[in-house]
Amino acid sequence: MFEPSTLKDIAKALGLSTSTVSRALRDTHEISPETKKIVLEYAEKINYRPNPIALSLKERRSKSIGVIVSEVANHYFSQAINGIESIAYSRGYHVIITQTHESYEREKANIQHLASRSVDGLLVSLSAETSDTSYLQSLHKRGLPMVFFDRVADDIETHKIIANNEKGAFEATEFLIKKGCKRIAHLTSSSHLSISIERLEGYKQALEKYGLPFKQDYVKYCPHGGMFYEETETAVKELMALQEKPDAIFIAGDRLSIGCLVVLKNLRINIPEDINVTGFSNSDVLDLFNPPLTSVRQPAFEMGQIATEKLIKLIESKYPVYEFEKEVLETSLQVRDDL
Amino acid sequence: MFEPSTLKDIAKALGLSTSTVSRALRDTHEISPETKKIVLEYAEKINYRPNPIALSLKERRSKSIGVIVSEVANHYFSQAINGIESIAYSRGYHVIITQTHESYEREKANIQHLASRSVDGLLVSLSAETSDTSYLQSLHKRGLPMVFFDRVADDIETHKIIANNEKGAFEATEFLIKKGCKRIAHLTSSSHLSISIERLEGYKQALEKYGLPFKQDYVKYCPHGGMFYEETETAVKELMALQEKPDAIFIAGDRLSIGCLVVLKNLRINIPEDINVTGFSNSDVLDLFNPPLTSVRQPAFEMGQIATEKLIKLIESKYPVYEFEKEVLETSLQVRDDL
DNA sequence: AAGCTAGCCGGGAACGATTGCATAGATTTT
DNA sequence: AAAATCTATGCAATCGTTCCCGGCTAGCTT
Repeated sequence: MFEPSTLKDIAKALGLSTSTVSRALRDTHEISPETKKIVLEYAEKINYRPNPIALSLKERRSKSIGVIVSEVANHYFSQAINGIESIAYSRGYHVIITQTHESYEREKANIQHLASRSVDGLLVSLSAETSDTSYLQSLHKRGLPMVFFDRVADDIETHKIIANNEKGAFEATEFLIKKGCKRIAHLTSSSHLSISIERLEGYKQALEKYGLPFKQDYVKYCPHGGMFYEETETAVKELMALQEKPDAIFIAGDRLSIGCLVVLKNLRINIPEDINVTGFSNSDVLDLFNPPLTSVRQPAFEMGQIATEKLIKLIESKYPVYEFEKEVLETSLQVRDDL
Repeated sequence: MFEPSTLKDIAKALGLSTSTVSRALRDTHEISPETKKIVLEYAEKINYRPNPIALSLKERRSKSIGVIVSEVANHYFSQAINGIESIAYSRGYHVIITQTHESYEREKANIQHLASRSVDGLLVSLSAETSDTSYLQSLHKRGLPMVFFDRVADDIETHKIIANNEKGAFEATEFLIKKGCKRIAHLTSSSHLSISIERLEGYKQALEKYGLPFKQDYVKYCPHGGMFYEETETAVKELMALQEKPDAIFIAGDRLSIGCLVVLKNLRINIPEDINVTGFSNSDVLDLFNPPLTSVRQPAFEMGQIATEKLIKLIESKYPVYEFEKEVLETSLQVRDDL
């Protein structure tokens, strides 16, 4: 079995002490140039690599950051992860990705596990089920650096990176209004998620600006963000069973948008004849869809990058940080309209 | 800062030695029931968790496995990852996911990093660029357990989990032939990948069975598996510029299939009027596509599960394993045909 | 009553690396 | 010439855990 070489091996082979070898490799001025040369050459020869586990134990840090998302199969998150990796790797950090599948239990288990595994910090996007963040609170209070992105916890004081959900939702709703829709429904994820609240607000503002009434009946929540087909189907069916059937749906959420299109197709509800649709999505194949989907796109890659930069800054800060920022990035409305 | 409790803390608080505490927690028979009870209760009270880093150092294992895929944004891989996680977590293993983005350099860097970080084993799907696997060879010889899935290295003796690529490719090609296509092109990933070779073989067999000639001109390789739009576009343009223009394309690869559809749309080549298409894909939204794509679907989730089970068996085996299996799972052809 | 065993527990080394302190010899300062 | 400084190296503690080894106290046997 696979026995990597250690400082001790080098020391024994060269007749030196481990401390001398360690210092020689770290290029301290205390070691004579000749000794350094001998050590470096031998280390090179046997391909010595310091044991990161021993280092973690000693230094109480692991040069790795944990990422918590609901699913990597979500376009928004996979793009954000690419952004996270691009920064992390350039700064010498490992990235450990975990998925919650929108479950509070899995989120908690994953995060506890990451924390005990001594990640140096956390990049968190909450699961749809999560409303109690007290376990995160306690980790945060104990000094574990964390940065939220996309789905943030309002009661935890740290950096937060989000998209301009209100404006994105406003534009998507406005688009439907300008197409002549009068009864616009809103299909969204679980009600306590920050993104749901903000997108609902944008939706309301658009209605108000154009003098359309807001109706609670038109807002349908999917507590698991469309993880289950039935959840989405039920919501759509309920909307379509209303007395005043909606003539449009604005959907908040990547998975939900795609899921809703599938449901509509299966229910043989045609777009745009029977209903109009816009939604949040970062899919890069929306152009292939029929019916087309006008979508709000978030700068996922950049959000991942910024979140990682801020997290690393927190981790490497010598003094505790008490000033936190909430960075808001602009979304873009991508109009797709078959004429 | 965040100081988790240790064995020493418990020992000091209870007036015992660390060894006694350690044994009490691990429920050794040497410790009296009363002492055990006291220790367990106190440990529970202060929420003691053994430090996994210290354990890793001592036990020379980390209870974590490394996964190497080209991209998590690929439907096949994200499903396989879900399968991997489902098994790994139930067996108490961590999963560390890394992406190669089809680059040999990134693959090598990631794997070296994982190995030095003491993952207990590796689940590998090679990048499109990789043809030299000697660095993997050497890790394997040094005893690092690894299992390949999907894109395997033929010259490394270990477990391999693949789909029946030949049969899948055969069926997809046969489907085109039965639709009446005579000049079927084949768009595939880089030529040295195992999946490319097998899918090409299935394609050839279908042609042969139905008495169609095989033409090298009809086979186009994308060395980066369609990572870059231009690569795919060039290949499609070359095919369409042939004197005997193909009347169908069979595409090997998830990303490539989607990419090719985008290219065809942009080039205003219509399906099925101008050309017919089938491809490998695990996307779950193909039903929303227009034009429709008849696709070969791989049992990605199961492949991930099986690979992980086999890897854990290798890791936990007390004796070196010399008998390796190649498990082949069946694909399914999902016909989508607008009449 | 002396010896034996079993039960229970503590001491200390080990895993691999870093680092403050000690030390020996060489060199410079006063 | 004695003292101070500097150079190059080694010793040992540390991080948190496990485990080998040995010690002590009962209780039991003969």
